[in-house]
Amino acid sequence: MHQILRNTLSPGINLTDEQWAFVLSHYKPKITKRNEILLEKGKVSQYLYFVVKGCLRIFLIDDEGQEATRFLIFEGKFGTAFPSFILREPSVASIQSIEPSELLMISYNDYQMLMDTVPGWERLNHRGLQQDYIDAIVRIESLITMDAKERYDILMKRNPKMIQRLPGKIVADYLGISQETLSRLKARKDR
Amino acid sequence: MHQILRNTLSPGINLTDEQWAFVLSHYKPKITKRNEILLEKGKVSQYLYFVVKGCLRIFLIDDEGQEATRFLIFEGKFGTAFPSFILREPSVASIQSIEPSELLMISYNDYQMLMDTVPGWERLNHRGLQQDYIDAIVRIESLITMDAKERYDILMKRNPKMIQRLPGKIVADYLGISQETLSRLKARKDR
DNA sequence: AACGAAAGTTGACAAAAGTCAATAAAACGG
DNA sequence: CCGTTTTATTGACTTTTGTCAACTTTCGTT
Repeated sequence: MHQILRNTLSPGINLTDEQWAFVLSHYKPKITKRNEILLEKGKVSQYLYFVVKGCLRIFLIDDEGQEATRFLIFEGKFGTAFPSFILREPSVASIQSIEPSELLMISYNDYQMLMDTVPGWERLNHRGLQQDYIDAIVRIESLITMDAKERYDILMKRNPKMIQRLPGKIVADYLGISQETLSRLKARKDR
Repeated sequence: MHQILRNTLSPGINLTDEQWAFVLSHYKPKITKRNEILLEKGKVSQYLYFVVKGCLRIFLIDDEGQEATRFLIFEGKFGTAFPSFILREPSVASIQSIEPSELLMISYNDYQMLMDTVPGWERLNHRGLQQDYIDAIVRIESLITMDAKERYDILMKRNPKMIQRLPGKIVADYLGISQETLSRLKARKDR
């Protein structure tokens, strides 16, 4: 498992085998079951997760039980309830592993420690964050400029595996639409 | 002008006067007129701007002339067409100074150079980016979970100056709604 | 393999928001 | 300060999307 993480990160940083061993030793393996909750809302997010296999979902749930998916994290990506993890505040979002998954998790303290200790580690994380921020900007743009059908078409084009692999209700609340609307979008082939 | 930038950054970094002089020397002042375009879409964003006075708008414009505001940047904040600035690709967004403004601008090369040169500079920028990303996440959440009225109410509560200060059409396309809808939201005082 | 639960589909209707158009108000620039 | 241009408001109507409910299908679990 750690080898996959190393392969994912190594293009962005040059470390000795000793440094790699040190870094990787702080990522603890975790196996999850389908729909297992990793973080309940209201608690402070203590871990950043790397998905080796499976899929995580960062989601919101309101008083009426309505859910909305903030992010979906697939193989080879990192994720957590970011505002909570960084600001050390109770999370408004929960984290769930949608599928049985293999994860590597690092604690907040270790994460920060590596930044201060490992040369290039902060740069690597900074770069990753830049990409995450860019992805968020693109998502904001799709939400303010497109209707449901356009957003669905673009998701289908850019990330078809997400649609194939996940329950429609999750795709729907990731797109910010109802499950019924998504079902109708899929039905109509026209325009 | 540079003093304001120094005061804004100094809580996050400890530099000698010489280091400050070095950093600040790379921020060039720029005075803009109302509605002046700082970046046209299709060009690569070369500068990161710090707003000393006034307001910048990062916006999208489609083939039919429909505009959508990606971000608004007020006094004391940084902004640019971020994906273009970082990825060195043509920007899909344009940048405009909505009001006559006083800016400090730093080039991409100088920005990167400071990261490699000034101790603590990367950490400072990393922190700033974390907050920007968190703001983006909050905005995504408001877009996928709330209707127009709720988004308006929250903006009114958290950032009333934005509504007071800016033309309604810009507030509207920042919220992802039409100008007419915004006008009607303002009218109805109920629920 | 079969049962039960969860997810998906569809229809009917309601609510939200967009569009077009006319008018009123406000703001900019000389 | 005045005229021109932009912006805001309002009405009528359309389109999109949501909600509720019934029914079907799929999928997990034993």
